[in-house]
Amino acid sequence: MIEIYTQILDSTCFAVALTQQQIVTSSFGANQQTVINNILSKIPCNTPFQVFCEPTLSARNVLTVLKSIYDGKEDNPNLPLATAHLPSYTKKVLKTTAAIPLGYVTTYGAIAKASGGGPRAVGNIMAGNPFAPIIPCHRVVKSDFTLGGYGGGLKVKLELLSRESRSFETIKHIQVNGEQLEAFPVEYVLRNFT
DNA sequence: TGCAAACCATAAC
DNA sequence: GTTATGGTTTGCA
Repeated sequence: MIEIYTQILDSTCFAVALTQQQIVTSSFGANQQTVINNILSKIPCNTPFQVFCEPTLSARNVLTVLKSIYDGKEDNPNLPLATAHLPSYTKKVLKTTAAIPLGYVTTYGAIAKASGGGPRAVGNIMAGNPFAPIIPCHRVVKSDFTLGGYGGGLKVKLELLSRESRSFETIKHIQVNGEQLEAFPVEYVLRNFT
């Protein structure tokens, strides 16, 4: 049984779908109905679920972490994610994306290089990211450092990145899957908007 | 700048 | 199997 919980914090709705052990999918947004629809569209079909009005204590803990990521305060929360049912390439791309540190962004192409495959395939997987904002797909932008797309809207993507600004100045190389992933200071993106 | 062609895993038929 | 579909990239005028 999958249990779905939502909570509104500072007028943004956060939601998770949980089994006893793992997070099946998560989402957030201004409109509660949209967020719930999003959650429902991503739970594996033929799986029974139930929507709860009041989050349990452990659900509230997860929702609080989502909020803190949304606020640009927390990174790499190490929550148990249910990825077993996802295609293996999808898992690889999500794992690579999760390696982007707070304060940095990378590009669809760079992720493609580090996980194999092509940039468009990466974009497709970002678009279907079941674990927003835990898997930081908002930190993935186009090769010219314009935003690209975002499920929650480009305005939200920009706001998230703004809050994650840590004024780093140098490019960082991250090891993931035995490959190198280039990460660029989030300022590379933000300076296009000033 | 702007456009066209190459690109590549998924999901849907 | 086959096709359609992008949150892309690159090259070239």
